[in-house]
Amino acid sequence: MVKRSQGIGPRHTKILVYMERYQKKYGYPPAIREICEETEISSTSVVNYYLEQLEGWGYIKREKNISRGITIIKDAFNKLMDESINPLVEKVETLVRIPVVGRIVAGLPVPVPASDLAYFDPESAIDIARSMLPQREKMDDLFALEVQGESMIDAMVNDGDVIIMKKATEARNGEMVAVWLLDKDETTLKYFYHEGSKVRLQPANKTMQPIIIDDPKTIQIQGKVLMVVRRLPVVG
Amino acid sequence: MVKRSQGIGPRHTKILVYMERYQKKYGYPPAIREICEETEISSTSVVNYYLEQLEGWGYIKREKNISRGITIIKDAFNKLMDESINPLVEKVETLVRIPVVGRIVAGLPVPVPASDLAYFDPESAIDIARSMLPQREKMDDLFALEVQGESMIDAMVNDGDVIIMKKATEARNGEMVAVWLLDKDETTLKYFYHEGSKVRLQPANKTMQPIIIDDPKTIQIQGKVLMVVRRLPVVG
DNA sequence: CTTGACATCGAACGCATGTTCGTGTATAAA
DNA sequence: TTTATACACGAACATGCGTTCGATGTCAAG
Repeated sequence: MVKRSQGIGPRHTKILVYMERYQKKYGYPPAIREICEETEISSTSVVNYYLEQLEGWGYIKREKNISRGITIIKDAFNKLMDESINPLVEKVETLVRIPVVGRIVAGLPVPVPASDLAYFDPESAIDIARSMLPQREKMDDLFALEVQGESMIDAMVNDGDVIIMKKATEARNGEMVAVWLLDKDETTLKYFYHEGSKVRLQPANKTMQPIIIDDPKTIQIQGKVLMVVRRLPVVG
Repeated sequence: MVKRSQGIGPRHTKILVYMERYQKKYGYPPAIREICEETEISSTSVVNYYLEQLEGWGYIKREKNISRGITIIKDAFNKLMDESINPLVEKVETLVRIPVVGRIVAGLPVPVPASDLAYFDPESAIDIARSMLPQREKMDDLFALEVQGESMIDAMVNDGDVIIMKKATEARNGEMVAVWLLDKDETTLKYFYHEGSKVRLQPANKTMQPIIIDDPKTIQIQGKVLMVVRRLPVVG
């Protein structure tokens, strides 16, 4: 039911290269409208759209509401350029390395990582193809958790599975979230639905009964679940 | 009758250093109001004032009407910093090197250099102490001419003198300008005065009669004279 | 065919930011 | 003392420029 994104396209690189050149020439970054002209895109919102993606991919950093507030992340930029001249190396940048920051247990709150920080412990990280993730996600907001115990079976999640999450404190209808139930002292994975002033938490397993929350204040959304990865042992 | 400028002061360097740090940190230059905060100047116009001077001195380059359109000229910046840590070297940057672009002759128009271009021919240039020049002059607009012939004696200018000029096509009362008299095919140096719809060109030598121009269209102002330098031979 | 996410557009909105101006003070030269 | 200029302030003003939103087109999965 979804159309998956193309990944980085010619317009992305064109914009990136232009910004790089501009920066080098003038000492400050171009304005969105200047990028428009150069890249022959007629609408500022489209350029903005691409910039958001580029920021999501980690190629640039932007400061909100600041004129020309663009910083080019050299590492990522260089890597991309390398790839473009050497297609053999290909697909390095199409992977996202997501840190596994802990375990998720029914009886404990979700260990959400601090807002920024470079928690880079290459040991505990998993690589996900960019194309597998929704677009425009800033990879800074992503983290992974290993599931401990059988308590999430009603979410179709097994012991040992890894779930990819995005930091969030609220959700929209139909999204799967990790919630902390204050009155039960329990973490659970459920589909989230607003139901008037109440909230319905629906198990993935449709044969099971939903939980109706009368007072939304008694739950805390810890994050949205973007993906669940289960690696099965192979013999041979 | 004038108060001479202090030259580069603590505020100039403070602003310069801040811009340098900011640029390095964020990848783009600060806005005027950010400089205000940092340097504890309460008015944007004051910062603008200093920036204009810094541009005049050649420390930075600015693009009109462009947010954060400041480029730091590294050479000048480094030189300044060197001086500040090594006062012995001192007074290097207090000099302006002005190109001598040609000769001024009564019978020919003034050879005004093209607007920008790096006409750097170190052979024919003269150094002038910054403090000798009016402030806020962009040194790009300055050039020098060597006087040829005795035809400017009524301007108290001798053969061999060098005059420092600023590019201009109009003037204000009391300024000395180099004008081209269309109907006489002649260049001359005179003090300039508006006289209603006419123009009065007054020789520096007050015993001489002024020239009254009925139709201002018959003259072309080639530049303002900022200084006249006469180097006399020394024996010994 | 319908659905929903991607991709694009154009126009409007509003804050960010450079520019201008009137005014005032201090200082050095005349 | 007077004068011309550097230096300084703050308030408007004008525009640069990022952001938002509704509309439309396209394409792949159901």
